[in-house]
Amino acid sequence: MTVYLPDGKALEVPEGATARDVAQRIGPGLAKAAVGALVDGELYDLFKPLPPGARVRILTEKDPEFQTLFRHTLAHVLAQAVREYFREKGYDPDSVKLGVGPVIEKGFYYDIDAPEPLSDEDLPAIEEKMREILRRDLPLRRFVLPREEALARYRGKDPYKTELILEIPEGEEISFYQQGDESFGFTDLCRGPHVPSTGRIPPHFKLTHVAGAYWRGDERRPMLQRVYGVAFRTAEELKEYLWQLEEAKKRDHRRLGRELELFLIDPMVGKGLVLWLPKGNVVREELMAFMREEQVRRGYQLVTTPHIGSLELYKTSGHYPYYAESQFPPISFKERGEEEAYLLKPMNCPHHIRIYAYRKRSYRELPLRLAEFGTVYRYEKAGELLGLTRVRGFTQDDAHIFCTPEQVKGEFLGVLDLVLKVFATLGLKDYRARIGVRDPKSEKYVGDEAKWALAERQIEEAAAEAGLRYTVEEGDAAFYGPKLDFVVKDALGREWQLGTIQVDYNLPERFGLTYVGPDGEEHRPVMLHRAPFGSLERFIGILIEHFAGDFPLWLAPVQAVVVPVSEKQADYAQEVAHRLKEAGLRAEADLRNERMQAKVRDAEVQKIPYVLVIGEKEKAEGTVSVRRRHRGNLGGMPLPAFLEGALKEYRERLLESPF
RNA sequence: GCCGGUGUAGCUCAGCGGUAGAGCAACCGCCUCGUAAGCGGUAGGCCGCCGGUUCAAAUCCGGCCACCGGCUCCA
Repeated sequence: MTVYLPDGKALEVPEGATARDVAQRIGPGLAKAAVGALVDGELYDLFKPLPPGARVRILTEKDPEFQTLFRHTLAHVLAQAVREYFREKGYDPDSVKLGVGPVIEKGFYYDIDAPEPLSDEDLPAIEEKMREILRRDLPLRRFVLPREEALARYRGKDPYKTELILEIPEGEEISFYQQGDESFGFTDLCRGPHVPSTGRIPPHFKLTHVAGAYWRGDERRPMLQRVYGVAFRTAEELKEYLWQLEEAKKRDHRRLGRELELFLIDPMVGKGLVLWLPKGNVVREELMAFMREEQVRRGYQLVTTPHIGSLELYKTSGHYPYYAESQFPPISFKERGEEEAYLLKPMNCPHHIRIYAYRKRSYRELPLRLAEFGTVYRYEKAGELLGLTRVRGFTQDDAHIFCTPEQVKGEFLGVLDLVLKVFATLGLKDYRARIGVRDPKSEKYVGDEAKWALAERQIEEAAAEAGLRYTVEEGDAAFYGPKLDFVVKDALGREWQLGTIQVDYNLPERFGLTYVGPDGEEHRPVMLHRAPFGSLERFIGILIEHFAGDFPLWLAPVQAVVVPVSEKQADYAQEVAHRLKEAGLRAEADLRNERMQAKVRDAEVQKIPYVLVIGEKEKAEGTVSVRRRHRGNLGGMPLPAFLEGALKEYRERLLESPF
């Protein structure tokens, strides 16, 4: 058969030839350096037979793909090491059963059913075993078995591997990778690809932690021990990663929330319930004011609705009992002999729908946009709660747009524009858009096929028109309609959904909403749910990490601190602070009995944007010496000049100082 | 909810069978100071909670609670 090299050159090789054979034909030097190959753009190792006519590019340790190869092999090395670890503890190696061991973003993991639980304390010993396996330089080989033989290998020994084999589609190869021999090595069901031998793996890896993980992510199935590791090509990269991890921890909003006194989650109040401290509340209020302005400008009408609603309301909407699992249980008065029951509201939409429905609507009123900062309550599982990003009570910058089917796309575009404005104002660039469509295999969706298809198409068109980079993910739709979510990562790399836009053909149906069209007939409106921030709590959590606590002036809880050089300027410092406050800035004078250096430092640590230093010179001249956070002394200027610049920065919500 | 880990002063942490410690913060005093920590002093603890083992428990064991890392789910 013929294969083609990157330069277009054709190479004649025997049937079943591998990338190793091709490398050898090109030259012995390359054959030695080769670790894998890109075959028609797909990552191959040196073992897997090439398809005829393949375009082959040999990879060496210099290629970035090398990382994927050795991370994968490291997962196998980890499994082998764990097995040897338990054998030395006197267990039968077969008592260590294996789930899956894939490559992940910075490394790898392996899911292991171990005879006794692993803890972080076991990791150094396992890691040492792994290094030993690298030093043994065990060569890998790949082989294929017929289904029956493959099953026979694991029958009665490893239910996980057996299950995996049974799920490999008929006609697909069932391949194994073996490192070392059967007695002094390790063999695993695996589709590959892998490095040629364990000695080729750079020793720059580290086992990071153990965590429980349900087999196949299903909580009804057994829990395995997942051992996570990170791995890089060079010691520098590993060091850099570990350093970044430390830095990321400093950005953690839970830590900054405490250090900057932004919010509190008090177990006595209840887990997952946020207490906003005065400083954090400033951020909240500023964000709400910003959103209110933008919404009013865009034709939204503001409404206010209660925190609870009758159970009947949610039965009509279908939220109850559909989402009963994640709701606080109904508030009932049965013991008082009253039948009525209420639900802490898990969503605002039913309330808004009743506002729409309270009188007859004309097509001339549409699109009708009802907005509210609505606080909702959801009973998230205890283990799910996390700082501000996963809570049990949170405020959505919610709105519901009622429109005609023809208006859907235009409204969708309008919301996209608003979301992008929010992101641009805050300098959030690292986000992705995710369009959630139905999982064709699932039955959980309401509404008819044709409407779903229409909505899904409209969303994609609008996203494309807005120039968004997006991915389409099956099964990510809400039960009542498809949606577009904006997703960002927190400091530790976990992904969170922020803004969301969802099309809903279901609720208007359930509540029997109508409008009178130009034809005088009644028609059914379409509804859009949308929340640009998503939840204020989560959004602020992400913002804290995004800015590492260095909020732009308009969000900073304290915008300026006036620091007198000595007590002699205390009166002038107070006067300056007073004038800043008069002008609408959040400013204070720091009159503590401390040296000014200490006050400057405290202001930096508190991430206050401006420090105005006042000495004899400034007092005499009516000026202030301006110091910008992280930048240092900007020099003196007349107080009005500072006020003008700072107010511009504040009112225009600038990200950078104009000075 | 499940698996693993961790709970000591407001914060960060040491102590790990024998009378509870440090730094920072707080408070008081001295210093009156020019852009990231001046000096001295004082006060502060049901060592998460409940039970057990022991002559003796912050320390060992068990249960509970909270938090952390994951898994799962997510309107």
